[in-house]
Amino acid sequence: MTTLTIEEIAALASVSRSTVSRVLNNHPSVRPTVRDRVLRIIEEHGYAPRAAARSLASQRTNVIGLLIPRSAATIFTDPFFPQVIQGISEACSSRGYFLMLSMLTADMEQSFYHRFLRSRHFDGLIMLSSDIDDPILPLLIKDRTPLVLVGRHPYFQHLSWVDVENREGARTAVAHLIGLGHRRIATITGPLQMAAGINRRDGYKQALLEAGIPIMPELMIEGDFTQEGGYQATAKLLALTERPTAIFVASDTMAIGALRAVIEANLTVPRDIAIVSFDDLPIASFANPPLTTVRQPVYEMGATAARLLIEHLEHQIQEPQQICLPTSLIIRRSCGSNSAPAAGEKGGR
Amino acid sequence: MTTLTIEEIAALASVSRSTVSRVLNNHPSVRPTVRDRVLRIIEEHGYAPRAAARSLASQRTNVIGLLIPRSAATIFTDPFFPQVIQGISEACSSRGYFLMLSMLTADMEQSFYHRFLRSRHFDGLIMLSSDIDDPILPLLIKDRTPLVLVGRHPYFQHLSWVDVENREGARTAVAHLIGLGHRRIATITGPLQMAAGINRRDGYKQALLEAGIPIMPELMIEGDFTQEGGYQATAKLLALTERPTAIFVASDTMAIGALRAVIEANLTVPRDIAIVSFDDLPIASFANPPLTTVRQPVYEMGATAARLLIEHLEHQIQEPQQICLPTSLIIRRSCGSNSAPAAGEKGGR
DNA sequence: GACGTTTTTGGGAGCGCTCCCAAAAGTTGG
DNA sequence: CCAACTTTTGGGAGCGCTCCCAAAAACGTC
Repeated sequence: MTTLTIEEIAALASVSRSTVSRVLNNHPSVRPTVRDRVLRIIEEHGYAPRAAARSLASQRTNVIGLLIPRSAATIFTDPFFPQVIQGISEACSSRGYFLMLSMLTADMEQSFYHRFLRSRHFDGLIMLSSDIDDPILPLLIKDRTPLVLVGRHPYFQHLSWVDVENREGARTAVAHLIGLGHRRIATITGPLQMAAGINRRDGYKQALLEAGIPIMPELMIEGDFTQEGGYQATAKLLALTERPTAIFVASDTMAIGALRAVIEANLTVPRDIAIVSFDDLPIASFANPPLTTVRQPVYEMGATAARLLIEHLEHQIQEPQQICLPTSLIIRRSCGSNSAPAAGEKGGR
Repeated sequence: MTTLTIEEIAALASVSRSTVSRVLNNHPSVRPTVRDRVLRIIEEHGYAPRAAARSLASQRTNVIGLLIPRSAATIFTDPFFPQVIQGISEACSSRGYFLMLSMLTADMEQSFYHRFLRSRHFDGLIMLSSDIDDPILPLLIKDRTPLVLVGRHPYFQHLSWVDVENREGARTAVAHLIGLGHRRIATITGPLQMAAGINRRDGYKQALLEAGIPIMPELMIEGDFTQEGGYQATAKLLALTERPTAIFVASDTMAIGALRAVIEANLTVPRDIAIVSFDDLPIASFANPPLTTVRQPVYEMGATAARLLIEHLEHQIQEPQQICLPTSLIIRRSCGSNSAPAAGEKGGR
């Protein structure tokens, strides 16, 4: 099927190129009868303007770039990512934007930077939370690329980002453990070069401080958001002479690893070790026992980031926005709480 | 930072626009000294040609579209998808192509089809395995969009695809169970409107037939590739008056659900029920007990699909190609095999 | 050193749109 | 019915490249 050009559509509708262009761009000054006629011809012929021609003339692409930093590549199979991407994707589609995906890998970071960013393939960029010191971020800022981060950044103040209440969520989770009588509570943190890792750890510390419980460095182990990491860290905690009675694990995926380590040590969750984690991925309600976990609205984070960026691109907002979405503690059986429902409920989207 | 145009780079290098273009496109007829001078200027100024201008003039975009059909949206959080995407993404990057992601959703299928496909945003399309009867596929074929499927399609013969030996892998897995003495073997299939679902089920049937074991319809339950689905199906199987001694589950994710159902029935894997599944996702080696599973090279499937498509676009190959990657049975503890290693090994990438 | 070849270079045209400005067509009121 | 507006339409210019063709430069040979 040969693709028509705007001129051919114009000829078929007996109007000028400009009028067809106005119809395509919803310009008001076209007579309704003419508009309908043009639309009918467009419809009949399945015409769609060429993206390249449009972009060249209008200096806009209607494409949003999604940058997945190198540090995320190893944990990319975590269901967190598909969920964010789904949120971003649907928010883009519904506003008429396309999504270009770019995963950074170490060996092509340089050339990528030029080819992807300078070639103006997209109007704005969403970057998934990365290492705090990721070198790409200062470059993006220097280039004044319209940018929204998923996950806040501690140093750059004038950026837009969408994040969840990592600290407060973690604090609530740990406070819940304290409320259940636990005093010797460990934590397996996320990578501490990521903001989410730091903030969830800080929430843990805050809950302990508020309860007057001293913070023991040997009870804080840095994990890496993988099952394997959660397994290893838990094994270390269980090997302590005085082992903890509860662990706050900074992600569900690590908590799955933690569960396995506890089982292999012939201990029981929650009787011997209570576990509370973070994310509420689909797997959380399905673990054995089902995980008490801090639900974060992952899909919404993605959708909100896309919305922010598009509003910024379309000048509906000017100033950088910071949006922090709330978390909620989903109580299931892994924490040993009385109020846990008998069966693991199905987690939200 | 103001972006320069090719004319400005040309002026700075004291050559013509055409010469700079030749340098950018690796045309051989440029004197080495001139080429170096131009490259230096390009480097110094961080110049990259505008994608839109280039595409308009050359009729090529250097973009590959990745189409995720509607039927995949619900199982998109399965780690299978990130892994395929990673394979596709890296294969594209390394060949200088960008990746545009499009997830179909029911409510915008129509408008999407026009906007995304006709606007020539990409040179070719990779489509993840979908329902056999997905209505988008005939449209793509009619439009002669360069296309590679991840997962074969039973009806369209002249398509390129990359798939794994689903049938043979399943046959091997079930044959292994038979070799362990099992005779009453059930299967939880994938959705039977997907080729992978059908082929894995056929492999199951073939193994039974080859061993002279009759096929019992009540032992074949259709699942949906989710944990929940695996759980439900397993619960049904366990409720049979004469319950199976082994189950071949068509995906690791469903097998996790199956494990839980078995545990909740106070039975043990593999003593009471042996389980063999398919995928070898990272979680398989981490389940309890670790899953015996058919490893499929997911990352390679993505990478191969991207490679095929690009070779086709660059006319290195003309005819449709069908590539079938091998699977291998990874024996762990869930099947009760003697040859199972004591600890679950870590799965491949 | 002039001539014929081959290699390298420059410039025009054109890709298919948008956007601006001016012209044409409508509309209103005296 | 015409002037004075307002709304609608058409066409030129230009977005920043690629590609083709012809001109210029470089190279060889006698």
